[in-house]
Amino acid sequence: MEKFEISVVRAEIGSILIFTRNDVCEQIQLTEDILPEYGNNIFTRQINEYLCGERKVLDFPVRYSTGPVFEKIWSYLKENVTYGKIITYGELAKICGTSARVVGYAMASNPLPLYIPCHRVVGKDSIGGFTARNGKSMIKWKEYLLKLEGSL
DNA sequence: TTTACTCTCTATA
DNA sequence: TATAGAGAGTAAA
Repeated sequence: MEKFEISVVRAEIGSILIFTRNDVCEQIQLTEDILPEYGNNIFTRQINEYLCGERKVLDFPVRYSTGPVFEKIWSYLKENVTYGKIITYGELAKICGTSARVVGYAMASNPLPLYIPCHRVVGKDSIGGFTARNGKSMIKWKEYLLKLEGSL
């Protein structure tokens, strides 16, 4: 039996939507809309703690499917680019044996922002981009998150 | 400031 | 299955 839920966490500059199925997170979405909080589970709790600066690692069950290169990029981010750290597209590309373009693309198609810290990937001379899957630019979120972690 | 380059994913036929 | 196009960057001219 499938159990599908959407939880909402409110932040200063918008809301975070968490899409879960059978208590496994399948997608996270950032929005600029202020929505009422909804749900009290491992996902909302961890993200709340994270936004308060009390938690530095998000660790809950997730599921995503992708190619081998993206997988490599994402797992490297999750394991090595932890709270307060940042990395450039170029560096990450070198580590994963690919090109910066691909890293950017991997970030753009990242289904789990926050869990996969794509906001910690910046350009060499600029903050880089940050676009949600619905095509909206989420630069504000990127700045907010980096500031939260003290990287900015 | 502009151009070329790199490489994977996605869409289309 | 094969081909074309696009993508949150970078380095060189």
